[in-house]
Amino acid sequence: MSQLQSLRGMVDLLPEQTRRWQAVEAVALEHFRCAGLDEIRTPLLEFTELFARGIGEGTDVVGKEMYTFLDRGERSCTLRPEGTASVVRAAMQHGLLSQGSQKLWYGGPMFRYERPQAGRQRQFHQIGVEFLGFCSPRSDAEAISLAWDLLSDLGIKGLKLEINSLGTVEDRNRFRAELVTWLEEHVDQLDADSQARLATNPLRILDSKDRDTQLLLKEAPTLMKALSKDSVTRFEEVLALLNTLQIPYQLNPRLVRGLDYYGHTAFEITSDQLGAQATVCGGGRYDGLIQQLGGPVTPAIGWALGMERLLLVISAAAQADPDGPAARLTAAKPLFVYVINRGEQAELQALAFARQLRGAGMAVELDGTSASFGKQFKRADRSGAQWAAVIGDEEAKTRQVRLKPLLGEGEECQFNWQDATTYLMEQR
RNA sequence: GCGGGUGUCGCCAAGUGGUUAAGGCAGCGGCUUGUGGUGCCGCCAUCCGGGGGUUCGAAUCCCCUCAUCCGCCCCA
Repeated sequence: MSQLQSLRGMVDLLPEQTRRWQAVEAVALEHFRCAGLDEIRTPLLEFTELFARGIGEGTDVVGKEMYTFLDRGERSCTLRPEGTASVVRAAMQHGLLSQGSQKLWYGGPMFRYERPQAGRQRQFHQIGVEFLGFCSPRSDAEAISLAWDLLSDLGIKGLKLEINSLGTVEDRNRFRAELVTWLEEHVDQLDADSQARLATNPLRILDSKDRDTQLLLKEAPTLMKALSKDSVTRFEEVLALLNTLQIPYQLNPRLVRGLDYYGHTAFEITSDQLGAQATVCGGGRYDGLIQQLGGPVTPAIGWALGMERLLLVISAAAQADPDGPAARLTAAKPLFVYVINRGEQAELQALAFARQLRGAGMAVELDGTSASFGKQFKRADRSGAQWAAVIGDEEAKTRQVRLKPLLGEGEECQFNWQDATTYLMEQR
């Protein structure tokens, strides 16, 4: 079609969808409020260098997925592909880190230049949290439980929390050397992708989906065995806390995650309702990132949750359980009064009357046509409103209004405006 | 970047070489010129994603292209 349309992977959210989004966002906001988080909003556009240095040059995100361009001043700019780097940059730039530790949340669009598929778009939306300046295993468990409880509260079932420890930088360097040595002895048995990755990002080979490679990797050295004693102890403390909180998890030694800044705890929450892109929420600890970006040594942990995927899961949950909490989030827009009006004076009055009802907090639709009463009633009925308020020439003469319940059998009654407003407020 | 599927009205959808491209939903108008939810009637694609070709003749066959969906890679 030659009609103007949105760019590939850029998706419009129509009213039916935005209602759900608002409901989900409201639940998330409430969880963040109760957990004492503050919101931070950062620009969508940053210097490319921020992501290159923060996320890692060797990652897929930086290597092939960024929306990067030169601005009019020849500076390389990039539409943010994720939130953490920007949040850390903003915290550093404004001295937040020297005001003590920070618990922040953010939300908004992210951009990754990829082929769209189920659960993946080029512009997508995340909400995420970042705990800056927290090092204890307790903060890991707190962050994870925040995500877990939020998802549970939304009525989503069948979620799986997978968790792993990537240890310290030293642990990983030691392990990487060990792994590369071992893999080089078996290069010929690796799939093509993994062979290429041997030079660029060997840890990611552990995550390969190739069946033969996976079989081979069963014999490979494991990260867990390469972890230092302290790292293991720390990880065990996190797991013990999850046990205490009764949050079920599954150890996944292959979970490496694609962003360089993660260390120690790394986790993902997945759903079986999503097809190939099953991760709803992913995160982990990034104790080295802030220093790497030129800030003070600051331990931190965070996660990000994909809104589009979350909404997909919620829709599935709503279908499975039409009376459950997920279904309530998808409810239709609640309209209370539909104002039917016809005639010159009546139409003027109707606008003022609708305004009065709206001022009292009611959701009011005003029929904007001068169609027959029959037509307007038909529309009122379809609007889903509970009440019809009728103002025609007869009512206009005495500044009155007739109220008729649209559901059930109730009688139609005539009131002056003030009594009508009071009456409707009592009916809510 | 690489596989595979799909593209007929706002939405769903029949039609698979032959004069006017079914039907349903939604929308609009009417029966009912001050009262809805049911019913009935009417209107609503000179056109089948776009371009080229084959043919007396194509939405239906071929080629190219675009879009979209699903998958790979990777991630939210």
